[in-house]
Amino acid sequence: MLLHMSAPSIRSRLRNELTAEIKAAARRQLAKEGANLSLRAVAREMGMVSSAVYRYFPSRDDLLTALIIDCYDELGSAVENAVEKAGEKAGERAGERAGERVTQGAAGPGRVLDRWLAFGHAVRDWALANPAEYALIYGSPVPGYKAPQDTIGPAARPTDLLLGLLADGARSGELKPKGSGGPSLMPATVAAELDRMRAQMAMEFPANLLARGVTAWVQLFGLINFELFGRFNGLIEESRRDFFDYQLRVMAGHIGL
Amino acid sequence: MLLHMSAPSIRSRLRNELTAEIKAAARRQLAKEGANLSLRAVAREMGMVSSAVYRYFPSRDDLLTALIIDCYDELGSAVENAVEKAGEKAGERAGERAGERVTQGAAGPGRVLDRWLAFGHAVRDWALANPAEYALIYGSPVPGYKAPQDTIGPAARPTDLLLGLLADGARSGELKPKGSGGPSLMPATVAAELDRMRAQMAMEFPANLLARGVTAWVQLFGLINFELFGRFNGLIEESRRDFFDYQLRVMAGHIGL
DNA sequence: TGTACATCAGTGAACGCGCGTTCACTGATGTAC
DNA sequence: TGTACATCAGTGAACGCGCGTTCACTGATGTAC
Repeated sequence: MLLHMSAPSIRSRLRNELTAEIKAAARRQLAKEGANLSLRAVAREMGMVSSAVYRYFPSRDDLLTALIIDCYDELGSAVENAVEKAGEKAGERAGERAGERVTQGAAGPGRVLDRWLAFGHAVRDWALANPAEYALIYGSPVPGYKAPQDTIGPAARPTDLLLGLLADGARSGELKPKGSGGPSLMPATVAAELDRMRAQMAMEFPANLLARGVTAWVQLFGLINFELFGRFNGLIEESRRDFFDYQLRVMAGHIGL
Repeated sequence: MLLHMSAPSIRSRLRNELTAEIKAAARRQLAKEGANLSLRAVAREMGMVSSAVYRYFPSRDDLLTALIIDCYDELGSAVENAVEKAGEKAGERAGERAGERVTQGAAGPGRVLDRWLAFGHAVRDWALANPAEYALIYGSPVPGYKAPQDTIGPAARPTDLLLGLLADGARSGELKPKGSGGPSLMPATVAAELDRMRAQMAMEFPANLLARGVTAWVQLFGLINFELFGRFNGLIEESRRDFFDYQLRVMAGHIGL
């Protein structure tokens, strides 16, 4: 038994560790030089000869792809954890009030507003802690590089989570449709496309609300882009976190949360 | 007389033309290779030897700076023209109705909503026509490059125009403060910073409204970023222009326009 | 108007550098008997 | 348990390339008298 499951060979353990170390060195390079990742610079930082890196990644682009996937996954996990925690806290509060405990995990009944705020701050916190990585995945596309299929799953994690969050809100009634008094502004073409997308995802709320979800999504990443890429320099300096939080709340109100 | 003002020498005329041609070639390179502009590639495309470019630009970074300034100015002009035209049209309509003509140019009395829409579409149209250039000025910062002072003036043109537009709206009453029934969400820190900024610009509307201006500004560029950098792929495909227009109108409603 | 000199644009070679990738090699780790 | 062979990680040299920038040069354009 123990023999079969026994410790992985020293070689394969080292391999995993070194693979991780190379990626870490590459990310440090990323911070210094932007997306123009240089294999040789990575090798240099590791104290290796450049050809040695080829034992771990078949080419520079594969290393870049691995980094991108890692970053998407890291951001995805950070956001999912933050949202889940916010949901639990809100769940506990609700439970205490009702005299019983409710635990339902990520899709649970926490106040949707709290989870939206947690979502936003988690993205921002990760981006501020990893600006080069954020630029890599949300900045301008890397010139010669074409993202392979493997990246699209991890890339979708935050978006999926956000959509799930809105669906929860719509189901629980926390997210109000905000009856548009006048005639809807939405052109038929847009409604058709959003409906198609909604059907594809088996979503439960109307196109109108989905569009507002997109608004919030765009706003969130737009805010982080502007903050990170220097558009707020000289405008908002000291109260950036407060400003971001404020904008998140305004957006929440805007989408009917 | 004519002698003093006479045609510029053939040499200086050629110099101007070639300077423009080099910049044009550089922008074509930009489209192919992203922000990693190569002087040698530019020279090659011009059929020149690489050292010849140094007669026109003292270094690669100076060429890049010239491009950035050109792009900001191009976008600025495009947006200003579009907004002015929208203002005139709206002014004419108003004039016809009132039986008289009103002409006041860019700061004129055109419906602010029309000018906001013109503003947004002008930015988007330019970005779609010049994606590499848009990425250069609004994408992730170029690794080694530090933008010099000369770029900040041109960079501010769209923002200034937008603020002017909002100020017009506030003055004319088209832009309603949207009385926030409950207590304001804005933290004191944010209000303080926005007030400081507003005072600096001699703006005439309250921090509350200025914050919404920022929201609209972020949303507009966030939408274009997402569209250009591929975030809408598979979500909104055929109705992108309509979607953008719809989002502009929703934003207008949101900020009280 | 014509000549002498100064200015300038473009050439071609060179410097020194970094890059991604290949390849034959050495020596250590793992595996089968 | 010990030996023979296979696998693998890392080395060092090399290939061929592109880069930004400098420099002495040639020949054309502009200017002063």
